[in-house]
Amino acid sequence: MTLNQAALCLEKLGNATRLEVYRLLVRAGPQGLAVGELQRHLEIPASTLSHHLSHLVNADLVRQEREGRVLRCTANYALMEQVLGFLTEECCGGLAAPVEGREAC
Amino acid sequence: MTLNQAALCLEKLGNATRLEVYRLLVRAGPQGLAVGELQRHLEIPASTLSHHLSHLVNADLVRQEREGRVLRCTANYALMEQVLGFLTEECCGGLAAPVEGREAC
DNA sequence: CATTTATTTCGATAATTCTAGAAATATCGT
DNA sequence: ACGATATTTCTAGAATTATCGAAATAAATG
Repeated sequence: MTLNQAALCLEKLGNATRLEVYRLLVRAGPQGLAVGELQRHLEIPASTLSHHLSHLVNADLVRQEREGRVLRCTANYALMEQVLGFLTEECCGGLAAPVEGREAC
Repeated sequence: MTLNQAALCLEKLGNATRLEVYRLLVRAGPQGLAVGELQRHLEIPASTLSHHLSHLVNADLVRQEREGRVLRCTANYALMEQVLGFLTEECCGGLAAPVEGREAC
């Protein structure tokens, strides 16, 4: 995971609506939620939701699979873990040798 | 840490320049770096850097302290930890009871 | 095949963000 | 006070993003 890849994911998650979408999907577990179910939770127009979803799907934070008329969305935990790993390393272990005087966190 | 607070931090970190700034500050440890040192590392105009720094300071991800002519910037690890905590909880333990069938991560 | 349901694409507008030069401000040393 | 250094503020243009209604597409069902 490069800095630019991490920044991309953070940018996508750095919007309250999209973070809420992502959270709903994580909470829904591996079966995820249909777009329409997301819409009912969020109460935003379908086109707006679709726009935000396309961002998340584009960044691969969310996966979509069609099941007949509904599109099932699931959170890509693995990518989130990579992002968390990047941030944690940058915050705690990103250097070959620890910086003098820096606290662990 | 609310969803909106987390989204704000993620939004600020979701820009390659700002994430790079933050990383440099983390790597620099508790003594941080002066704005000018950051500028030399990044090779961007001072006004652009100042603009990005103001975002980070506003979100409290970075703290600044004047030392004579130089402004020393330090990363606010504690806030980052809160953000990481929010994301981890949303991803792993955000529910009172675990979702049936969801893998831990 | 027409209808209904689910979702996206299009198009337009409003709002925000990014970038950077120029000018202003702050601090220090002389 | 003056000159040098460090940094911000102002300003403006370009680019990107957000929002949402309307129309289009896809799939199921009568």
